Amino acid sequence: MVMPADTPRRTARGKNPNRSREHNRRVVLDLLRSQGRTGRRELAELTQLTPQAVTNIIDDLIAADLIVIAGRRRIARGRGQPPHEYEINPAGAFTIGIELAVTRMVTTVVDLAGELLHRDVTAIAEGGPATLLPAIGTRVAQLRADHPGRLMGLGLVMPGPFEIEGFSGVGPTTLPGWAGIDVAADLRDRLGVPVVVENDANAAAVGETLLGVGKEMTDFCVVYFGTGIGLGLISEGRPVRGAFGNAGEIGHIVVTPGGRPCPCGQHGCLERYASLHSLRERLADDGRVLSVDDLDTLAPEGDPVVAAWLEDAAAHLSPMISILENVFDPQTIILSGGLPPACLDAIIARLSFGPSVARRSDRMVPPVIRGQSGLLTAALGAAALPLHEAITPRLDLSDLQETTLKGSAP
Amino acid sequence: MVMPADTPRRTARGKNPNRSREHNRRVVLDLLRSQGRTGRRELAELTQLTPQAVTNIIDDLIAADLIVIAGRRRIARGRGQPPHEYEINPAGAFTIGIELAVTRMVTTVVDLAGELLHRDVTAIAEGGPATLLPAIGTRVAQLRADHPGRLMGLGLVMPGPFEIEGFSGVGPTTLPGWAGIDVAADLRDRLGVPVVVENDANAAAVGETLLGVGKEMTDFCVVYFGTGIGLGLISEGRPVRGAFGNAGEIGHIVVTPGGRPCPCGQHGCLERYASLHSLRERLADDGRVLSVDDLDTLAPEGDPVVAAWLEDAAAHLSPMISILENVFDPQTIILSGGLPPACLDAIIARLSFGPSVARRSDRMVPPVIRGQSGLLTAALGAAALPLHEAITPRLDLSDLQETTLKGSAP
DNA sequence: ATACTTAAAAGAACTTGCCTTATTAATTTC
DNA sequence: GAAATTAATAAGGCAAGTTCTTTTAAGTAT
Repeated sequence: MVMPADTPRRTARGKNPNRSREHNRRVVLDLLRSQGRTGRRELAELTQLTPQAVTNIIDDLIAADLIVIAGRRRIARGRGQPPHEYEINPAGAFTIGIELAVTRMVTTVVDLAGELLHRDVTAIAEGGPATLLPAIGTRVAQLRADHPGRLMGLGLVMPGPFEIEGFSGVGPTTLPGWAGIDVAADLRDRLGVPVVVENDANAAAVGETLLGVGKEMTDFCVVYFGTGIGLGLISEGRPVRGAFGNAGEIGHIVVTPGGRPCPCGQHGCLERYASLHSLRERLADDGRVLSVDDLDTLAPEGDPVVAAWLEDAAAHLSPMISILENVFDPQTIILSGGLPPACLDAIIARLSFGPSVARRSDRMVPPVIRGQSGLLTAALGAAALPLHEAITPRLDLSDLQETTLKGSAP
Repeated sequence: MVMPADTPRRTARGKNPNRSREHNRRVVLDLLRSQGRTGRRELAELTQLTPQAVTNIIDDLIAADLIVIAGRRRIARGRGQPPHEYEINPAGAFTIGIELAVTRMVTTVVDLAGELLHRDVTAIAEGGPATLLPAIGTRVAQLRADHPGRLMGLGLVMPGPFEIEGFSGVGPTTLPGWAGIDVAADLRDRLGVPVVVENDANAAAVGETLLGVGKEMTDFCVVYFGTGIGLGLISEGRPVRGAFGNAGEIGHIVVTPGGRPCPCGQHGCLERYASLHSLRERLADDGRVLSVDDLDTLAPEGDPVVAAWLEDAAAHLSPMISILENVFDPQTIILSGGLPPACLDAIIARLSFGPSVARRSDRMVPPVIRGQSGLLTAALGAAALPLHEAITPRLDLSDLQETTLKGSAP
């Protein structure tokens, strides 16, 4: 049975000396990023290149200001000359991350070491892409002028699901007026730097790989509390986006059959219990309104409505955690998002789940941990996106269908 | 918070001319496999290499007997000299796939085009690895003598979950006596060819990529009916194995809270409804015994017990399908395994599920389709494993075993 | 029929990246 | 202080893929 596919099959590109060069520099950068200061000899062993090749690569990266000499190893490990060690040069470049929500825009500027250089939150008036895209353009230009060094790229977080592939950035279908607009291409042309567009959960997951637990792990899940609830998936250090770029849309998975009705038509969707939206509903029942500013000061103890919501959210999140562990067998599951740390911790403390392949006795990492949290989470993840694109070794894929020059002659 | 990881972080290897060479040959082979007959010019476009480079690669692959000239393109596309086209040489090499179950061993021999050259099913007496590993060794040696050409490798399917990483092959924890034994290493040393050990679902998934729908798709799920029920996950053409190699253990995900009790301690596990084991239980209630030989003749219609089971299995599988669509956003979900085609079709026809990101109107592939089915499914998947290792372009990770295109001559 | 255009294949010289080998320098160990 | 060990450097070689040119083969137009 031959079946037409919805998306073109992507195949790997061939390598030539130039592309190998690029690849090798990525490999070394990635190692220095995840390992911290390292000597040439060790880099050569890890990359399985010769020390001489590593030397050349190091020279290049130093010339590009991406790494610096960290000094000589002090603690002697044996005989012989102690090696020079190298590390990422934080000041070598920076990235900008923007979270675009319905009512606000959170902007972050982050250096190569993941250090926050700048942050701001601005309210945005009702406005479609026609006004917002130029606004982002000028905002980035300002930030670029304010910060010395090289801008490596812009990461943009928008609410999914996206229309086509998440990767090279297409407009979301939930923000009105954005459908069908290639946001990444527009901004790339406007700014002349790489632009990556992602949903909040995937951005948070990439953020964790680069700036969080990623130094230790390559296979994990990120459950992200945005307005709804999302899932970011990292397998072998790279995000899993699915065939159409919308993997991780777990909000409408039924965790409690016959539970609360959901606008999607089902009953008992996860999003009805474990999301900021559901918390807002609870507070509204109580006659209260939760503003953005209140979010970071939300107290898990003391407020009975919040406490009840936490209990409820944890109860319905537990089966989801169980599903993720069984389906992915991750090193850990990270709870992250726009809630204050104490709230995420409270949810984690209230989780309960049955047996799974992850329930092994010898695991060293807790099954669920807290990741980046608070208002900046998504924007920090956004800033990590172009960094990830730039320095992570990858298998270059090229689209297959476009290139079949079977019958077209101009 | 720095967290010690359970598994070492795997990093990408650097590329040198030799490794680029290997990579490029894989890329070309992979294209010829998935595209069928193709000319040099087109290969150059797709791989983004120069025609000259492709020529050299083609010459190499022809010399290695892996591809042959398929002839000249007959149908003129325009002016100019018509290109020579090339295709995989089915007779160039073969692989052996073995499914090792508790009571039987299914063996397949498959050529490069995926054509079945030989099959047999043998009952195995009670025996641990000490007797079975040598038995497999001699069996493979016989098959090697019977078939001309080069043996590219051996794939072995065993019931998981595995103790550590699935990839380079470690013993399963469910077959008594196999825990802690590195089956792949043992057989590799015994036979001198690459050996890949996997669970049934992952093997079936790799089988689908190479011999099934893989020509069209790179992102899909395979739900596999073995004794229990398993999931194989293909993302960007490569299997997702999880941190400890046990991704896809969906049998004990609770699909019906408060449902049938399960030995695992939970209630309502998927495996209680949708598995051969549950069918056997149903038949046993009726005083019947289902033998292996009966399996391929199982009739969905006519037998009320089977019909009832199918209905029940589909009802409880539906929420699982929904979960997979939301979590992975796959091109399709393939139902596969040791059931006759008619049974799988019957289950698919009885599935029902609510909205999800996959419920888009413009999709061209049905959300759930039938894949390889019947007694040979797992063994065919097993045979696909070493082929996949050998010809799929990949991002080399540091601790991967070296698998070259060279294979070994008899 | 003949000449022109287009496209594929083949060959020679070039470029580029990593590898190999030899040499020098800086520590620790005995 | 000499031997052992490891790091850094420099020069020459190798093997990919690239570039450029020529040859071959088919269509198209006059």
